[in-house]
Amino acid sequence: MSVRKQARTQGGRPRDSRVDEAIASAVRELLTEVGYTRLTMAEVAARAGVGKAAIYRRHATKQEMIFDVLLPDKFLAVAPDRGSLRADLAAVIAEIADTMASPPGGTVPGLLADVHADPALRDRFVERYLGFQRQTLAEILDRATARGELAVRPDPAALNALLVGPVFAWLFLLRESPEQLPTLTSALLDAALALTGAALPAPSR
Amino acid sequence: MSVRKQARTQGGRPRDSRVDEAIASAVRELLTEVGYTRLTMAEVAARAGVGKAAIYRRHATKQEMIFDVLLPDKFLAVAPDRGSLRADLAAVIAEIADTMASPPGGTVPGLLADVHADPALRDRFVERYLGFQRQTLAEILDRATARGELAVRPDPAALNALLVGPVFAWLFLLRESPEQLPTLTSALLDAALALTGAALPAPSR
Amino acid sequence: MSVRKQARTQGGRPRDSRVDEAIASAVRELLTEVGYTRLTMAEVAARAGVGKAAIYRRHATKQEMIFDVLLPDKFLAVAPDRGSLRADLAAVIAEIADTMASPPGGTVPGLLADVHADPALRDRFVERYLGFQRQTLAEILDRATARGELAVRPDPAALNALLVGPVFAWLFLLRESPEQLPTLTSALLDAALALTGAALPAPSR
Amino acid sequence: MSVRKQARTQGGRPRDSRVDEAIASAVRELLTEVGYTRLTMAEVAARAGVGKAAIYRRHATKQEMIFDVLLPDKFLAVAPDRGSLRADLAAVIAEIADTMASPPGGTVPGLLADVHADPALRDRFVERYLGFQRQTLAEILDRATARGELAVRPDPAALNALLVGPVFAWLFLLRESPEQLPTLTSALLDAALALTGAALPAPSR
DNA sequence: ATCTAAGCGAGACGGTACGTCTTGTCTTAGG
DNA sequence: CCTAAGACAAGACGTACCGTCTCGCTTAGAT
Repeated sequence: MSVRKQARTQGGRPRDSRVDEAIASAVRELLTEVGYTRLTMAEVAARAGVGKAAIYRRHATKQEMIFDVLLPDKFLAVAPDRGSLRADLAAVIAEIADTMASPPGGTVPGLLADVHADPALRDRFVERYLGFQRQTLAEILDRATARGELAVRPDPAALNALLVGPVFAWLFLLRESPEQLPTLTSALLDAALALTGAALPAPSR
Repeated sequence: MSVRKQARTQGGRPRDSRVDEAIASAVRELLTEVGYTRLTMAEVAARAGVGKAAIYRRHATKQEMIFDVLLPDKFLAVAPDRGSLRADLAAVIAEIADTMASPPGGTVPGLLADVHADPALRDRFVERYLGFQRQTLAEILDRATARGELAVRPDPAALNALLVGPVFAWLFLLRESPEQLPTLTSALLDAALALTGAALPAPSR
Repeated sequence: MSVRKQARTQGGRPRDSRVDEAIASAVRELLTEVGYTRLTMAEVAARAGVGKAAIYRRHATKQEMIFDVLLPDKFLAVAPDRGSLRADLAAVIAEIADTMASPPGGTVPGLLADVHADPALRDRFVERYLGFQRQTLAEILDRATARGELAVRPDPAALNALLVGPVFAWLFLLRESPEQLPTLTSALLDAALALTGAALPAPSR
Repeated sequence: MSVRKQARTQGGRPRDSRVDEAIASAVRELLTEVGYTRLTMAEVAARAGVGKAAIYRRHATKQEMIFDVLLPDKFLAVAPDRGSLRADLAAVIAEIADTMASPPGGTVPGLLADVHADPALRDRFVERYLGFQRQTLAEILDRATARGELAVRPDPAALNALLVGPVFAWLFLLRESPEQLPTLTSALLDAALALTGAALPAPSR
């Protein structure tokens, strides 16, 4: 998935998948050790035991390299029916929170800044991250509608912002502890459900 | 506020305030024209008709310069009582949204990334942005408590994340239009109030 | 002659002589088109419709490849007795001049620089160029001695330098026109004969 | 003389001449230690204790840098009358021989190859080396004519080639010892004078 | 009316990363 | 074992930018 220029059909020596892995490992190590800004291509190459050309054959720029390495290929690819809108949304929030909290240090903010600076990276981001997220939320809303759980169908983008935004803010604006994310996401879930006009968990109060 | 190193006592030629203005204007122009990443100090100096030394006499780094230029000194400094929790929160959300939507292009994400990379900038950010925000929210919650509007007093950090996060996500993650922010913030207000356990405008109760 | 590593005995597919020709042609074309320095192995391979391995199977380095392609195998190999010292020397000068003037552009200076940088190429150069030249000159001097044409037997190396040097200088230091080489070589012949103490065609004696 | 882009008129920090010297020294050291081909800009900068930008501010390319450092500014600039054609030519040959024999290793061949590859360098070479040489020879021939030493006025270019060529060939084609250059140049002088149709040193024979 | 300390524009400085390029070797699949 | 295609490790190149420093000059307030 992270291949930039696929070999036409055949011919020539094939890409060595161990190189891909070595690059990915080196990137992850260096992000942890020195952070997003101080990571250099020369050091990635040296750490991976690989030439710089091998990296640039796979990734057009340093930013795309980090993006490709960090974004899991299967991000939100499946959204199995968990039986209720609340359970479906809880699963989505959990995966979003996990994806954001996992990368080391200032990686996510750094990447986001680069997404805004580089149109190519933006396209990649829309295609591989936003698209899946949007699609998954749409499916969940469809299912909730079918179940009759929704009084009103909320704007998907607003729901998306409501779910993903507070998690991002908690981690990267307020710099609060990731350990307490579950507390946040639980409150978040209540707020989101309130928005849907769905039955509030009033009985429990 | 943006002065880095104040003249000890006196003596010597005083700072020329037209230089400050020229720098600020040049920064704003260049952020609009080329974006956060491609803005260079040499170009700021040239555009402002100023030497680089004059810039560094005022701002320690490029990041602090942009931060100083963009962040209004009076951000959230006052939070007058608007009579109800809803009105108070609405005012806060509006100011947050305005602060985020105003700077050109990818400035906010770029700045956020640098805040995560540079401890000095982080301190500045906490002191000049987060602190005011936190304090304002605390005041608002105090007033609401005094008014008896709060069934439960929510965690201030969680409330903060809930308010600021979706706005950030709307603008910088989903890259949705700033024109439709009011729609988002209105829904956001409902969600936040739901969290406070305040009376919802829901007919279902 | 240009084969680097001869197939041990036999077995396997034999070398394809059309590959040799294609490489030689591509090298000559590219030397003309882009010059010695900008000629790359990848481009030679592409132009020849050949893999890089096929080139390296025949020539150890880029420099040896060019050397092998350009230096005629039979350079100065024969020096038939032309009847007089003057005629013999004239023939040698002519061949030297031809060898130097034929290759395109800056090939000869480029090759000379590499001869000084690479010991292996230097050996090749001594063996295939200098040696033949030295040996030929020695034969010519022997014959002239036998004919009684020499008042003094000049140092072979000095004579060599006197013959080859001005031609090289004319072409590659002064960058004068190759068309006027005959004028130079004719004067050169007189100067060389003067050195040998042979009878000058001077009416002044 | 080696300045690439002269400061317009005034303003700004002036070039530091110690940087020029440090670069020149580093280049000379490295040419001796590792040779023309293996000299790298990064190592020159490191050795000189200088940033790469400081080098490129003065010299457009690596080749120009070496050329600028090695070619003495005053090369053949003066050709004082030494009383006779023979003495004048002897002085010229000596200076040419010295200029060629001084630089380390394969520097001269390397530089010559680059002169043929790079038009900008070629112009520099013509202007700063060939031009002076040509002009000096013309002056010497003028003086000899005035003295009545010349039976025929030889082609300046041919004379130039005859003088400089054998020295070059001795050193860089035949790779003979520089110690024995005086023997060569003495014979060369005789040959050159023979060419001029001047009175040969016949009396001494 | 000087003196003096600091500001000013301009631009050179050391350092460092980027992304490109080339060389000579190695690895496929196929003849 | 040869072939074409092309990936591989290594490392130099020239560019760009940052934040500091140096030049000659200007501008005030203190003497």
